[in-house]
Amino acid sequence: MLNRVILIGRLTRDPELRYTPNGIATASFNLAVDRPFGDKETDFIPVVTWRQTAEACANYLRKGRLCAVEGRIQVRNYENNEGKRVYVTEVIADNVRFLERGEQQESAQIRDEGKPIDLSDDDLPF
Amino acid sequence: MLNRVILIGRLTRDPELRYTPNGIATASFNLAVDRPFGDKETDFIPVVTWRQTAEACANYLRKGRLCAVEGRIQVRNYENNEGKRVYVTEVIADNVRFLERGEQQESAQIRDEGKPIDLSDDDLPF
Amino acid sequence: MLNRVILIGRLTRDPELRYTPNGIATASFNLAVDRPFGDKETDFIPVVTWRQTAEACANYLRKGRLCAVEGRIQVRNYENNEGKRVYVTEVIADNVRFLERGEQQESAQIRDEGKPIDLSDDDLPF
Amino acid sequence: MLNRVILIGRLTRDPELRYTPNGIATASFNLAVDRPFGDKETDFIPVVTWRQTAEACANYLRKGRLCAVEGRIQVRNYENNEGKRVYVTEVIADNVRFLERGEQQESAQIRDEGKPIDLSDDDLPF
DNA sequence: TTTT
DNA sequence: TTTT
Repeated sequence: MLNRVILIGRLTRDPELRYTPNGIATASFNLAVDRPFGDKETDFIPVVTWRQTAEACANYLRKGRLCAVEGRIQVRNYENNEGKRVYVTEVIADNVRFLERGEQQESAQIRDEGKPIDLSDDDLPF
Repeated sequence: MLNRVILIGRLTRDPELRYTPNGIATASFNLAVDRPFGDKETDFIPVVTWRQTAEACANYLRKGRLCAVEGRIQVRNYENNEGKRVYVTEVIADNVRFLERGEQQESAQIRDEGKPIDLSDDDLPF
Repeated sequence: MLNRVILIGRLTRDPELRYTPNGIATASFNLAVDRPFGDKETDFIPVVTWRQTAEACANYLRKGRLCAVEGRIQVRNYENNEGKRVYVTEVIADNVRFLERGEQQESAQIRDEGKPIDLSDDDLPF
Repeated sequence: MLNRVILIGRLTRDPELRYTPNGIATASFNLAVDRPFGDKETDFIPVVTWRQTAEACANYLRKGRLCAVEGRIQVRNYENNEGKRVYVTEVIADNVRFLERGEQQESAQIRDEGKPIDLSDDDLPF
């Protein structure tokens, strides 16, 4: 009924930009988010974005860069090649804010207002 | 640096209450959270609570009951018996609100203010 | 850059539904939100919704009903009739979930995806 | 029942640090938060912190600095010297993250785990 | 002016 | 393996 996530962290690598067969952009990256304690632990959280948000992430985010992500938790599952069901949890982000600029840019507006894409499995770029 | 999740959903089963060897309570359950679209999809999100929050969940929550959960995303990983690294994503909840009462209760105060527990692997009840 | 609020509380009165001169619906109500402590204090927080969300609130919410609200804090100000500047803080909600049903309904989908309305002062219904 | 706010914005001035008669630190500042649209509007949102969080804010935050704030909305009211009831809405922050460092510091841990302070009116520093 |  |  309600599913909201807000993260601030740093990218562990450059974002990966791909396109579905229908030409829809999607960008994926992992965020390193330090736990709020003195124990120096870090969670590495997979983030997925779509459309203009994806393209803006690919353009402006780089490994090590700090950003804020707003979205929802999504849990998908599939059968792997050994016939076992695998669960994948990702944050589907509809809003990403760049908190450090590279050379020139200041945080552009990138908010994904779009409806979810009904992808058949072959559409999926991963 | 910041990691905040808020969910509202229904329990898919009764919570499971366990205790670490040191006597610390922990309760686990899955929340069914409908996606915010007409596509009738649902995410099943694992939630873990500790201490009094765990005991209150075990006492007051049941399969099908609606609740709100506030916490953070945690990603842990371990090597399974085939030597493969498995990633487990859970919401560690520090605040749970019961949105439907059973017979008598009204939503008690259950907020986990505690510092994280430094468990060695053998302490873990799962 | 980022402004997100999530509230769960009860309406102190029935929502007030109004229309701008251009026919855009807006609903307002106050949420009573108990503080998360034993001190029995309550915050009364003004909530404003627009368009279909406004109409759904007017249809389904009533005084005393529990709901969840997702939105952003907005601070507007105006000069009162004594020439003093008055600040008004409201939560502009883009997502409202009905957590108790009245007679028949189950929580319909009501999410305001719309762009902000550029109202001149005379458009404002209050 | 649930009241959660997350903001990212810039300080409009240096924080103001004060102490209650009992020696409890409190820091106040306004955050400028741009609206998430092309309309170039900004909300100026008052933030209040307590204890170590207050002292860390006073030490590390300055006018113009970017930060993230996690807390809850509080609405208090008082009678002004003309006998009118005035409503004041503030975000009581329990977690502040410094997103830009000044000279030396990196974002220290500043989380207010404390119970609310039961202040009599004369304790209040404003 | 406030709700259960 | 999933809830209303």
